[in-house]
Amino acid sequence: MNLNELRYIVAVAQERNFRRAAERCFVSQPALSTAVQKLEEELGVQIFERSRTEVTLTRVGARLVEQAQRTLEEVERLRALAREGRDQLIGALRLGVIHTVGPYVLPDLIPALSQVAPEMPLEVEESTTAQLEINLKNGLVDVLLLALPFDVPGIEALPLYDEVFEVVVPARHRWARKRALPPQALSEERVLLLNTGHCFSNQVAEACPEVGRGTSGVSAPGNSLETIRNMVASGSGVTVLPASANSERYRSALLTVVPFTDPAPSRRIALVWRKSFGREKAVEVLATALRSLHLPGVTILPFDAAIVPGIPFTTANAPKPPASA
Amino acid sequence: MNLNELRYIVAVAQERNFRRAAERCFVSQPALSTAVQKLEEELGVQIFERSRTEVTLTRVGARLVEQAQRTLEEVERLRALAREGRDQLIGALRLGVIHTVGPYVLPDLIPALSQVAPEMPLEVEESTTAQLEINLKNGLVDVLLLALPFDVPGIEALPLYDEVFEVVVPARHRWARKRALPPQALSEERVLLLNTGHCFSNQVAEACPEVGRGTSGVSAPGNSLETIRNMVASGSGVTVLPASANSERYRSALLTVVPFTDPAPSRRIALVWRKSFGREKAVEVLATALRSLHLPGVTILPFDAAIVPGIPFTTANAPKPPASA
DNA sequence: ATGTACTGATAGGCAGAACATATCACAGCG
DNA sequence: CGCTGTGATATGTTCTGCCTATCAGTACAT
Repeated sequence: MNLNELRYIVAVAQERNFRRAAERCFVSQPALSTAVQKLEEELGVQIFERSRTEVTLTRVGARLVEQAQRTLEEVERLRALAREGRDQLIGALRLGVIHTVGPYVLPDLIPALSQVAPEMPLEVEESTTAQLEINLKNGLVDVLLLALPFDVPGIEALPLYDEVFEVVVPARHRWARKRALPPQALSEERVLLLNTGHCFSNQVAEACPEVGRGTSGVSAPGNSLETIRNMVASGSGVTVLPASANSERYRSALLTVVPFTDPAPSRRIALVWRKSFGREKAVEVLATALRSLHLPGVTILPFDAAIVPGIPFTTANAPKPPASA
Repeated sequence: MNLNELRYIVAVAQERNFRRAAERCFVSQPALSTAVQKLEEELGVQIFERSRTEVTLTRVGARLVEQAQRTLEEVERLRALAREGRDQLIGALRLGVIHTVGPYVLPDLIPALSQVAPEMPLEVEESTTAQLEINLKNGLVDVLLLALPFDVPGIEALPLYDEVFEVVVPARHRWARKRALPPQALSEERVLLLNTGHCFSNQVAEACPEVGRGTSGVSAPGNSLETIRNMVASGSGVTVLPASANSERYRSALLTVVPFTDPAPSRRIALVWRKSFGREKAVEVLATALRSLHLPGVTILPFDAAIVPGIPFTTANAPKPPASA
């Protein structure tokens, strides 16, 4: 049995004539005739009574044709479902994001995205890179927004932007009036950082080896940079934050932001998803929305930027987008 | 799209593994892989996410698989309907029968048939041969029980039995004590017959030309031989009836039945149906039931008896059933 | 590190299904 | 009697569906 055979018997039942039915099915009359015979044979039931003058439905035939119609309707419904699902910008997109990016990106991202893809709500999960990797692999989330490197097989990555690090000190701190600080300076102070489960802490420690090796690095509780910012404001030490964390939204009169001396340490933020994840269009729209957020201290990368951050970003070697878009 | 493809995606969705799904579908893994790809291509939608380690449903995929299952269920329901309809002894059989046969056959036929085919009730229509022919052609009835000849294209006929004619006279009639009468004798009497729309009347007239030509033949009102029997009982004349009309059931003290002299005139009763009518089994059961009714004055015919009555039946030339059944 | 086992995708070849064209057998009608 | 219209049949071609063999990549144990 196949769907064409069902279409054929429905057509014959409606037309009560093999030729016209064949025409309506866009096949030759013999093709239709033999197909109907084959179906009757397979079902072991005569569906039509054929006389030279007219074609009639048998009693069973009438019920079979009715059921065939129902079946074909279900097939049509399936087609309709596929048609609806064809638009990749319909349906929630589950985004995993690291703690040190989420709070500074999502408030602007979500309205921007709902503008360009109103039928694709974001479902956000905030966690550490390690946990996000697990959830991406087992399909609990679709796309990750995190800091490179992220070298995992079966994964596609699209670098979005580089973001410099900045020193944050209490407003009355002796460094508050400095124009810039070299990374080494941090060894002189108590530097509050998230625990080592957070990639950002490790990247700071890497950029400022004194903090990593010496005793100046202090692990703060929780998963939020905002906790640390408040601790700094209350005089518990200094810290290093990614530039996007120092937007107007999060600025405080109690704190002062001091940039690093050139070349400032930075991190490369990227979108990452399973190669097998089919909604490229959704990822593309998400990437475009992220690139156009106008975050402070951030340099948008061209589409072909390297996965590895490479030489820390400076204004001197800022990558240019290719001439041909 | 075809039904196998639907079966395949359901299997993959259940097994979450192409190999196992292929095994369950009794096809090779490549066959299943390409079929699923083909369907995804056709629908323009990704149904599964394939990674090396596992297969996951996309959101659309989940809905499509669900709908595919519904569709396959409808197909299964169609198969079930066919299975039910396969038994040709299920469902009413519409039988057309001539007026001069019905009353003498049906009272015994109906219970006999409901014995061997309880799920095949008879729907009986009693009429003249001409009207029955029309109704058989346009499908209002399925099978006819009538007297031969009945030569119509596209029609199958199965002769069942030969039935002699008998003379019926009032009990005190001068013929009542005769052992037998020659057909010619009828010209001496008023012979009551149905009008010429009834084949039986014509057959009597044919067998006894004197009745047909002369004035002895009298057309009685109505379509029932029983009306005529009563008229004979009340002395309006004599008549000729088929032997089955003179069973115990219809016998009367006011009447006497006198056989014709050998060779007695007779008629050949047959079942007749459209060649395209598919329920041969139903016809066969009906024929068998009719053959085993034990009607008086009736000789059962072998299966290969001629359509034309041929030489009037006598005990001398009685046909024998073939050795091999 | 490296070999083994497992995944799904791909390549090439073959058999059968599905189809088209041409023709037949038959009923109905003028 | 010839003409028209019906569904069935015959024959050849095209294409689909499937097979086996193989590849490419990941996971995992050694």
